[in-house]
Amino acid sequence: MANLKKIAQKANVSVATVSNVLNNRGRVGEETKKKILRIAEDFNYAPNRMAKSLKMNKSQTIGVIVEDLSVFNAPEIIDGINSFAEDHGYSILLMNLRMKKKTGVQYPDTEICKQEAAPMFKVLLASQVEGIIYIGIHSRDVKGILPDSSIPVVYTYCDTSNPKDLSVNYNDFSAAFYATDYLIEQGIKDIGLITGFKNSESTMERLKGFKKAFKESEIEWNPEWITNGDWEFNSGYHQGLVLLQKNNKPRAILAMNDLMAGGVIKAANELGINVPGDLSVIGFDNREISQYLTPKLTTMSLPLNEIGQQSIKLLIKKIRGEKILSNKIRLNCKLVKRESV
Amino acid sequence: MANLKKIAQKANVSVATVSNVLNNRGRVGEETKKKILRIAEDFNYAPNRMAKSLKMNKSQTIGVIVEDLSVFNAPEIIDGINSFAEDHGYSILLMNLRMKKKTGVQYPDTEICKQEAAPMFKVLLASQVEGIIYIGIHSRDVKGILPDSSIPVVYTYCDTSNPKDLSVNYNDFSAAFYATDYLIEQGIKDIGLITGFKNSESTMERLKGFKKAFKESEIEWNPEWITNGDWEFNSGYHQGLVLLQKNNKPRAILAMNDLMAGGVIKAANELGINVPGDLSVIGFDNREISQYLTPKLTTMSLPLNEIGQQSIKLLIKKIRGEKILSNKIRLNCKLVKRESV
DNA sequence: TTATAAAGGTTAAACGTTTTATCAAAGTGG
DNA sequence: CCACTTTGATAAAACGTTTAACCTTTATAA
Repeated sequence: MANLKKIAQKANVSVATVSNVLNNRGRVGEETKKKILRIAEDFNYAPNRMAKSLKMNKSQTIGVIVEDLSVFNAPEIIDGINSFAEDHGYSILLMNLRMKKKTGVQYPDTEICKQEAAPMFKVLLASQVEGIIYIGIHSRDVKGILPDSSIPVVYTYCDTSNPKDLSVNYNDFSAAFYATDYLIEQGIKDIGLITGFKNSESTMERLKGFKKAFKESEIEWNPEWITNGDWEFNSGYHQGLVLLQKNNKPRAILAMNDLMAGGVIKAANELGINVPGDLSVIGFDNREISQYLTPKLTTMSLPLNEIGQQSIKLLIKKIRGEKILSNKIRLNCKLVKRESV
Repeated sequence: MANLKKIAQKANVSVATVSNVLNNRGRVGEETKKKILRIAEDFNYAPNRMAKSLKMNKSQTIGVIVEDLSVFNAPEIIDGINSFAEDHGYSILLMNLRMKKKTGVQYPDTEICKQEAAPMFKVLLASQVEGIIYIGIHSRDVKGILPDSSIPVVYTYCDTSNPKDLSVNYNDFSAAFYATDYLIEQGIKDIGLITGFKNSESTMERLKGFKKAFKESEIEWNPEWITNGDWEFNSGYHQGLVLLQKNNKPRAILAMNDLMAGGVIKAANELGINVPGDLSVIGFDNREISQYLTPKLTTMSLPLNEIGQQSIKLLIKKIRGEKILSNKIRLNCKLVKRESV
């Protein structure tokens, strides 16, 4: 590999001059400039980032720790991070915790993530990353999951109860509010709800949003139509069966994710209930499956890519010491209207 | 951040000694060793990778260029790469081409990938990566997509007609062969086929496998039942409709991906044809959707994780100059039997 | 006793950059 | 003709490591 020294020798000039030309600073004559640039081109020179980083004490690298890379939402977030990073000259050092495969547990608690993340954190430190983004794929309180240090951290796609932590996520509350409100706007008041895990932050926030929509419209929600799922297809199916076999059954069901919404549609099909004729269904996530259901699912899409972009934007601000208006960024979801309402 | 110098000062010892202790080489007394280790621990010392790399001329980093990170198969491959890398002390520098978003084209040709990949390649060179994995998510000939250089490259999830290139992919031919053969084994001889793009390598190879299975069983395949799709759900639906409305219709349909298989099932549902009672359906990819169809789809699962692992395994071998038995690794797919056959 | 080896260190150069201080030569104004 | 500025360049230190070469001191062998 070519380096400054070789170019300097070839050009009969000092290393400093070559460095100056290649970073166009300092005062260098036009002649020499041309010559050096040509030689660098010939040698296909690429500056040694290690040396540069060492000297400048800046690695132009940010570390990304993701709890589970192969879960549907993580790649799109990373994509967002990546595109912004690229535009700003940063590279991404990727660490995958692989929680699901490692622990066998689908929703590991904070403590176990903490243990697994520690060594990765150390690697990132050693790599002199200028900042870290932690992507927790199951929204929950990750307060202090990474050890305190002078290096800035942004928590993404998860919550943190420590107000000093920087975090970026979507807004569960408003998403559920708007989904419910949309149904009410269509003149549907008999709305059932299938939640996710009862103790998940997402579930609780969305439940609040759901109820808020009713309050705003000054109508009552029926507690009998609120039922608990576990985020899986089958729970949607079973709860759907339960809800739709009641004497007074809802005219619409809001499921807290697309999988469960799919289950509801399956249940409706089996019971001979027409969607959207007799029953409207709304999902959450805008996951791939939603566009292949029959009817195609109307669903709340999460701003995954934007979450990624905002995360790194926030991180870079922090790195540069710029003023940060709010530690906690919550982005809005968007309803994608398809055929199930 | 702590460094060798600080530790050395604190311990009243030379930098060299600290280095020796921390990498346990050289001759150092037990006393000093303990002391240095304790201080390093106290300081939460992490060796500066930049400096180390610079000196050792080894970055312990490998670059991964992926054509589209947010496509269903890429994350799992990267997951595989990552897990192997971690176990062997390598880190992953991730570059995302984002072909779809950038070019608007879903299946960009080699030339355009080449253009987009060039700057990333340069960044990776500058980062002193020891090797590169190029993940092309649409299997095709990527010969020479990255510029020639002394740094080893493995092409993953794509083909290359240059026999000198290292590549890892799954085996389209045998996958299609076994899927077809499985159907034949079940006593079904009237098998329809919905292909992907006609000019794709995958399509051609799988078509060969399909025909081979018939030859081996010494039965005839019906050319009328072979029809072209475009990998999308709708094409499966439409071709399904066509096939299933013929006077002599097939008893089984093999679709070259799960999306199209989903379309076939939808078509069957509409025509009142029972799956698997009257029609068996097999898909390809074992994508998420396959487990949520009704009936659940029997499909060929791609060894994505293993592809990732084998890629980096091969790359590391190449980096270390070890003997490489075959430049071209083709892994077998596995039939996951569910309810549609 | 003396030569040799082993144990336990240290010194200093090197990796490829950046950057400050310095310098020579040429140009400019009075 | 002198003082001063400008232009174009260089030398050398520094970033945090590794490592070969060297240097003491003490133990061992002859």
